[in-house]
Amino acid sequence: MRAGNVTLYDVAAAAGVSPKTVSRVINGAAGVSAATREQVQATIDELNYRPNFHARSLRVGRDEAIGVVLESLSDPFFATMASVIEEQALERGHVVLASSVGGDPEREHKLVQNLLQRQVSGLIMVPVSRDQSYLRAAAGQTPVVFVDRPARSADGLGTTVLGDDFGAAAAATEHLLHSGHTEIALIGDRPDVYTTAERIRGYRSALAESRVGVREDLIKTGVSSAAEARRALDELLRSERPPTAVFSSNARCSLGVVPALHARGRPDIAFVSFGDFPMADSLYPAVTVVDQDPAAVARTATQELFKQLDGAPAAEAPLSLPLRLVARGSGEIPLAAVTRP
Amino acid sequence: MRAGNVTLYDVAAAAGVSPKTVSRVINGAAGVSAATREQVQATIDELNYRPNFHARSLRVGRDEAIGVVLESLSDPFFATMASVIEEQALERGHVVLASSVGGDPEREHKLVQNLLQRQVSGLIMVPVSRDQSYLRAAAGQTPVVFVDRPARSADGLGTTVLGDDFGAAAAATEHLLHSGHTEIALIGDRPDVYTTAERIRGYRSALAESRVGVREDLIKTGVSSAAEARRALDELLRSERPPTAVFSSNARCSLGVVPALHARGRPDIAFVSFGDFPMADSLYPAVTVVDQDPAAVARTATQELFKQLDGAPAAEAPLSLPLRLVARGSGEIPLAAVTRP
DNA sequence: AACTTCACCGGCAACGAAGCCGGAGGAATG
DNA sequence: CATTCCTCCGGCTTCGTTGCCGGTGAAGTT
Repeated sequence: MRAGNVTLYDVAAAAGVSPKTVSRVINGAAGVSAATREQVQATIDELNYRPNFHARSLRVGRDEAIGVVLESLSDPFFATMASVIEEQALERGHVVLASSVGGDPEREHKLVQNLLQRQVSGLIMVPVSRDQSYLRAAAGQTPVVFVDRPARSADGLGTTVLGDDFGAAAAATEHLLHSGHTEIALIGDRPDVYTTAERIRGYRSALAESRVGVREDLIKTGVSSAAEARRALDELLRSERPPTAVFSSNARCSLGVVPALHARGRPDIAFVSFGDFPMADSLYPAVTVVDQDPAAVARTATQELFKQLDGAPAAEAPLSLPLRLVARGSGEIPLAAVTRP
Repeated sequence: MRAGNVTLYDVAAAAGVSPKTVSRVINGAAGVSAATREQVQATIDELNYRPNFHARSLRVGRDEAIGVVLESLSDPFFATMASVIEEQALERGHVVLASSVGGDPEREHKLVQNLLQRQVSGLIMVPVSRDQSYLRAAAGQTPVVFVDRPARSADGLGTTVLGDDFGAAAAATEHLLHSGHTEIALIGDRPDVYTTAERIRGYRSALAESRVGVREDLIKTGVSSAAEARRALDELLRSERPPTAVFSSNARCSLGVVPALHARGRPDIAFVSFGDFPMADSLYPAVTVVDQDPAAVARTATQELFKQLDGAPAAEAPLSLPLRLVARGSGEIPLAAVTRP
């Protein structure tokens, strides 16, 4: 009854069979008669034997778990992605070992390296650091799926699943332009983040298309938390030529912009958020968003990983999922409704 | 340059030393001259050697990672807990392997068992199933900290860190009573969940204290998603004697109740949410909540775990953290303001 | 009767790393 | 000069499991 250091060998001794037979039983392998299988199973239960995963993985050369490394769990986008991946993986019998990098690029390397050293069966990750070439060492060993953004310096190392950031950002900006706005501010993350860069590109492209100049002073980047977003918005509103519409390039920023708009008593300013978030449809006005559909991204990512686990090669071109604009009110406020202070 | 199957033995051969010396170098152990250490390190870098964690853990009998099993990442309470735990653990050099049970009690056993079989250094978990006695097998081997609710049939198996659910629920209910409400509905999870039970108990206690009878038809339990919460609220509003105030026993439910109140055009109904959520202060009316302070819970939990890792015994009594009520508006709507249909 | 076939089972070695001990060599000590 | 001591290092063994092979006995085949 002492601790869990019961080994396969102990079970074998107690059951009067060889360790190999016990191994066969716990792995459901053939070559064991029903009688002995039952008998061995009984002593396993009796001794409360649990196989040592490290020993197994060492021998087999694979950990059956799959690794997941996301950016941040405080972003609803990644949080639901994590849930969906876990759900899907478990259905197939894989346990998920997840971690998040929390905005620290060094942590990505560390965490991924750690999972790789555990020889996980597969890896789903959001590439946040500026270089994933370190994955080259694991090439061919471990299937990898990149989500949300492509990896850098890691061609052919895995499949990529992402949303159409450029297109959707352009559509969102056009949406605001259609309501008459021309002074459209953008609040977003660091521009060296792929998704942010693409969304800014879409924003600029839409403005250029409709012959509205880009006002650089209306672009606030490097905003990585709700608190900073709040400050950025305050700054914009206090400027000489404040914007009449705001485009937030991610949900985390929106979580700061919306409260700030409310606190400032400016529900009249048009607003579109890239990325949905809880309560967005219960606010006043309800928030118009680009729905990134994290569940869909997660589903295709896991399915893509499973394909690779089943021997299929990694898709060479990134899988780009279409995003749709969900008009709820805040993005449809006409220019005329904006009260100039 | 072929894959990552470079072993310690390969490094030893290339560096012209024994495997043992290489082992000493990668573990920073004493007994190696600066010269050879440097030389070994050089060939490690050259061969791009990475130790095999399974082999190491098998030999050492411990995985330096710490395991975390939470209920659901879609609940902001658990999501921020996960973030904080990870942050803290990494500071101390531990990688976190996280999973969530997603409301399935069987998954808890499976996931925890899995982490235990990996011989993680420590475990932080939300006990969701009705029995954690299976942890007895790991007793003394792996320090465990239970968060959010106590374990069952697992006395002395670990420390428990939780919030004062009973007291805070009673306070929230009293808060509504003070505004004149007597028909206060409760929407919550399954009552066999400890926290839910405690909160219902607090609710009942407050009603009894102030001599307001408990109307059983106003208590909707077994509500485990936002969608179900929405339905539950609809049902309440359609009843003959609808409530004038609603108390949601967790954030997940609130995420359904609030949109439903808005959709029904009933911002006049008083509302208090157990558990804060993003945007709660930007809604109209802003939502009065019981702040569970997940970050504080997570911090004390990890610190408690670290204490145990450093040899301290598990605290016998649960650590109960005080919770505070954050009045924002929705909970202070007076009875008089409610428009009877 | 001699042979193949098959289901069932056991022995041995190996996965990759660390623990334990022992040994060589130089410096310090008597 | 002999002895002790300490530093640096290597060999053998072990962790718990599975892969590879080989063996045994009963049943079926010619």
